[in-house]
Amino acid sequence: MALNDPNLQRVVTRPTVVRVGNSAVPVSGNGSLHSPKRMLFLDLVLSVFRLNGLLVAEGDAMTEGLGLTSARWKVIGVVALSTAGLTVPGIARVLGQSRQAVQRITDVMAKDGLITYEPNPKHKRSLLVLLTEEGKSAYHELREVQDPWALRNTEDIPIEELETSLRLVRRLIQRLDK
Amino acid sequence: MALNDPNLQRVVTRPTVVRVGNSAVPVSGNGSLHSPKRMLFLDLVLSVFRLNGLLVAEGDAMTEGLGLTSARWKVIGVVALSTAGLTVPGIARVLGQSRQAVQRITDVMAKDGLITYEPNPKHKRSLLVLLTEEGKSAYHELREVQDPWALRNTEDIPIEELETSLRLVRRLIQRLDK
DNA sequence: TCGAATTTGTCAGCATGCTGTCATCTAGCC
DNA sequence: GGCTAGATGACAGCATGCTGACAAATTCGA
Repeated sequence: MALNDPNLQRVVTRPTVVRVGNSAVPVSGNGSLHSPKRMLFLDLVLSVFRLNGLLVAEGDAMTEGLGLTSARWKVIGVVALSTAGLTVPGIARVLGQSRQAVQRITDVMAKDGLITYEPNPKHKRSLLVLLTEEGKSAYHELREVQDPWALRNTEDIPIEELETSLRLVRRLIQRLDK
Repeated sequence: MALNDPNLQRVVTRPTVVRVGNSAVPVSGNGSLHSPKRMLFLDLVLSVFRLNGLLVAEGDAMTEGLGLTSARWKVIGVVALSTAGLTVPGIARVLGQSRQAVQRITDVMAKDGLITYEPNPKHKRSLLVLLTEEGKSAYHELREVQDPWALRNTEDIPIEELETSLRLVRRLIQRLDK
């Protein structure tokens, strides 16, 4: 929902894209290029912004009955996949977020009884995050709504397109992350 | 950077995925399915979260010298593409955001002299957002850094992959937006 | 034309994520 | 062993985006 949005098209002057073969040509005198890749990429960027917002909202709504939010099931999912527990900065590294952001989430989740901080034999101050029984229960309930949701949203999408898109997103992450 | 993250793999038990032909089989006794599509989709969701954060950071860094941020060039880009101006709720509809969020951004941008609120012949209270000369200048400077950035980030990516990914993201947006 | 439904501006509160800072702890190197 | 660099916890401030609420303006149908 971006460059071709109907709300915008109504009031927009169509960019005068001049195509010459596969290349592009400067337009509107500002020296910029309306190359297909540029347009595609910027549209993809705006679409990722939009999709991110929708996924957060969807994730919140989907799990509101479980005492979870999008931010929480990101954490609970990572912790559930770990065997020996993870430290808060460890969770942050997996999710690619700041440790402070994760710390704030885990503190609330600990207060809510979903996780506990257990002593870490490897580190005196940096405790291990583990799921409580309530947390494990919440994780299983999460799976019960999240799995059908995932399948529902992909049932008419070829697996090759999912793979291509995931590969592209991963490549962009890798490029921007360094 | 998610389900196959090295930080996580070190401490994770590999899920015992049992494949039968193209279908999947319940594992670990909780009735959940490790179907390929489910894994792909959840990985894509987490990757979109991650990419969103990186794009915001990249967009902020790229335009910090222009008095812009990611949130601002989203707005300035939409306004620049419009001919007769857009109202704040109109911008919000194009971007798929709340009008309140956009209003806060535009208020600051107006105070910074990038945009102005002009009378709207169609509506007494809902003013039109237009770029000032300073705003147009900022938009052109934005293009000068954003266009090479877009081309740089896609130079080794086949255009077909960009199209496939954009189409998938758009399809997900359309599904989640209704 | 009139009244209800919708849209809009405005204010408030909240969640999420970022950066910066500082003290403390850990790990690696001499 | 000791010292320095890096990692961590804790606190603060800030940006972005969401929702709810209310009054005013607009739109649309009876």
